[in-house]
Amino acid sequence: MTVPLSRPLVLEPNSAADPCAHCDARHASVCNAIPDGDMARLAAAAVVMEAAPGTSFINEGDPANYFFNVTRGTAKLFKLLPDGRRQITGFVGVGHFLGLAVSETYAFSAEAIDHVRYCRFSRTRLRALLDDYPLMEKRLLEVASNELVAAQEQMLLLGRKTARERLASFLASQSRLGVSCRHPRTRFSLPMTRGDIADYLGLTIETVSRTLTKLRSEGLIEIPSATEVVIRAPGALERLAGGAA
Amino acid sequence: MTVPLSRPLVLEPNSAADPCAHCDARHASVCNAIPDGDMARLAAAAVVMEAAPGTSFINEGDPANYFFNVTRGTAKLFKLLPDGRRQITGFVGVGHFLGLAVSETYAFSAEAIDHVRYCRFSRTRLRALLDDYPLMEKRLLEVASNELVAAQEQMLLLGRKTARERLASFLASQSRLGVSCRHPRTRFSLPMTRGDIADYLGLTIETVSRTLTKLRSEGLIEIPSATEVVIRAPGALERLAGGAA
DNA sequence: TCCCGGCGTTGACGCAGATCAAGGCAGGTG
DNA sequence: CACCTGCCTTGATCTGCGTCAACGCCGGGA
Repeated sequence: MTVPLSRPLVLEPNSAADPCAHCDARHASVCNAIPDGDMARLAAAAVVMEAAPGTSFINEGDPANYFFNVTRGTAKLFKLLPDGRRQITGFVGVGHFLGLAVSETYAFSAEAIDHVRYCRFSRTRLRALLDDYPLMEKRLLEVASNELVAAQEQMLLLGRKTARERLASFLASQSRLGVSCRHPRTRFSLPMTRGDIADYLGLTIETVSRTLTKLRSEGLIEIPSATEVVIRAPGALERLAGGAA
Repeated sequence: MTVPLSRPLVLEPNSAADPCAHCDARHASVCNAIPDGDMARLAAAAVVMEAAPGTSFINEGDPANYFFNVTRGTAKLFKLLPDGRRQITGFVGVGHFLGLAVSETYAFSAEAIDHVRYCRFSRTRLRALLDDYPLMEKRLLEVASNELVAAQEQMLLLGRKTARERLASFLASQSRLGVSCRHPRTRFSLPMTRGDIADYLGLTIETVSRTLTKLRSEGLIEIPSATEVVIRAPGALERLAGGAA
């Protein structure tokens, strides 16, 4: 769920001065499909909102009245089974769109991991916006297509990879986050907890912890702190991860 | 990956006489976004093709030059790991679109299960088509959004459900196929093998077989033949399946 | 300062589902 | 007809990961 296009699309008006969370470039905040002069119209349709860490701002099953664009921070998307088992379907960062689905209700919940800022559009206004800016619709189709590819990759991971391979895939993909700006990083921090990682990879907390420890003891990675990772053997990790991941 | 919209969108020209594979209604073959008079143009961009059972017509990694619309039969989409482990990411039937991704190469393979007919568009022509018919682009966005929702549901299944729950979810969703026309069916046939089901649900053939046998011995289903299923206790099955599935 | 609660790590043990193995059945072929 | 091959089923055994449990660390609050 985290294949960014060439450049994060941030719909929030007047945020041109904010540095991108994933790299230190300063992206234009203007949707490249919307002429600068029309930003006022966009601003009228959007409400900038914030969510504190641990707060959810989309609840599975609620009426899907809004459409979101994350402009800062990281959130987790997840689905729950009646007995509480949780599957995190993705971590979404700056530029990500949420709530595309045609359905009447949201198919997943979204919860802020760190401090999240997002831009909220009413769906009816979004519809009008899309009618006026077909380029934006085209862009959304690209985004959705990319997410679909990422989702299939994740299915391969969940259905067929071992715990070891899952962690390797996860670390490899985290190291590639925000790569529109840079090469894969060898050192990065994980904003999410071990529990989140477990629920994302279809494992338990204990298995995640154990497997990370094992990868460390084998010299593939270093773990300076619980939220920090250094990739010591990118090639080996990539090979372990299997396909693209 | 199999949430059909209200009505399968079949782009194949001149196929109005073919009954839908999922129900006995005869759908118009004309994309509802394209005026009837323009069908000639559509026909010029499309090539109708066939794939015999077991034949693959998309190969992961190949240059993504075409875009497909399935007009008859059922195909399986899958990804492979280097050592041959396979994850089927979806079964696609009449009306499904394939190859949306923006990437240069296909992210998955597609293989015909029964006799498949599909309509092939060159991507460059598709792009021109979409420019002329924004309604069609809108429709594709809806389709992609729906598939995304289905993909998230499948991640929940692969990451968090037991074998029993996976089979129940699978049977429940199969019973809902083509439901645009009818209520969930209590009896239907499975065009795919046990191996395909296993690779779709992230299990082994043996577990699929055993679990189906168990569900049968418990009176939840009947299995008149290997390719035929009767749901005897839809409510219980749905409950077992967990969420929406 | 101490206490406390959340998070992470590690160990011992158990189990769901994988693996290995054998045999049945149906359809295709000579 | 006999034979073969692919698919399915069933049984016995194995194992990767889940479960249960204990403990260490760290940050916040009084």
